Amino acid sequence: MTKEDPPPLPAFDLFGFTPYRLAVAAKHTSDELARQYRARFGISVPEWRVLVHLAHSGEVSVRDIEARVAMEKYEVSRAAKRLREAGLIERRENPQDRRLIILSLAPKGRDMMAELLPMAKAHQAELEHRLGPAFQQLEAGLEALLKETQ
Amino acid sequence: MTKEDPPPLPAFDLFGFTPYRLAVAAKHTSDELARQYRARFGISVPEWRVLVHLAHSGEVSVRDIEARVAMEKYEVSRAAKRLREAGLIERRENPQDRRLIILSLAPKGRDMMAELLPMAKAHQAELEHRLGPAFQQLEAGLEALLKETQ
DNA sequence: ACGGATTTATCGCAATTGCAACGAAACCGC
DNA sequence: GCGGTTTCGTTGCAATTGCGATAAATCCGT
Repeated sequence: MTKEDPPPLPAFDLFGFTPYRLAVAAKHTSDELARQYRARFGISVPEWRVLVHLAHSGEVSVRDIEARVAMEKYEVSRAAKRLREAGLIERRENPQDRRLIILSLAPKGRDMMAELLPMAKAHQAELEHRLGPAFQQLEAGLEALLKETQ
Repeated sequence: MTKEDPPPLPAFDLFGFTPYRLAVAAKHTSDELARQYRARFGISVPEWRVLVHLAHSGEVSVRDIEARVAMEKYEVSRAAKRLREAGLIERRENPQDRRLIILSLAPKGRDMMAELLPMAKAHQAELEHRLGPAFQQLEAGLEALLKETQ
């Protein structure tokens, strides 16, 4: 009597699994940008996010960034440390609440962002163009997905 | 005479930047799953991907997985090492080409996948349900985006 | 069938990440 | 206004990641 074959596993196609598809699409899209920013400006993705938020919001604390940029506070803290060492941002204490720090763009960081932000806008425009009508669909899907999290 | 203000930076909204939105959506979606898999089975995302591919394709080499699962070969190699140490997969040499290795599910890994794959299917079904009509839009958008890469 | 080029998988090392713990400051109920 | 609690930012440590280098095996042109 021969040994029984095990029951077959359920069929499952990784390529149809939405979390996988999202991860691959996001990695591809991000890596493409990350390479550009690294080559041109020497900054990483977390650093880029902090800079963009500072460019948009002026003076903010680590907590503010954490709350609005989908980063953990230690990521913000370490990104800010590197950016400070690179002379791109400045840091001082908030005199009203000395637990808080006030981060802001240094002139050097401001100059960098003056060059970087138009590049980012161009990239966005090109992506919209490349995807054509699928872009609106992607955005609608992302909107629904992101709304669940706030 | 006062110092001139610097020219204002272009307005740029991070929340409307598609690569950022994709990254946040992917992280949120993946982390949710990763926590479950880690808590229930003690495996990480790279390990999960290797297991799924083995469950789907039977006996494969590192190269096969690398080519089809959007992982670098060293990620596959290290995930396979951990899975072997956990007794979930088996590894032997390919006698036709001794550079290649043959990875396959061990009985223990097979049992795990018999439990895990239905959970993944249920998760997918729930995601489709939660997103409603936006799900089809998301998929159409991802399809266009992923097609660019192959 | 020989020798350089290529492919395959792994690993050393440095950088990054994630978690938990920490110290300092502010808050709050009494 | 005192003392426990909470918030804020940083950091130590361990695990993971990414790059480049490596060893072993095969391929391929001659």
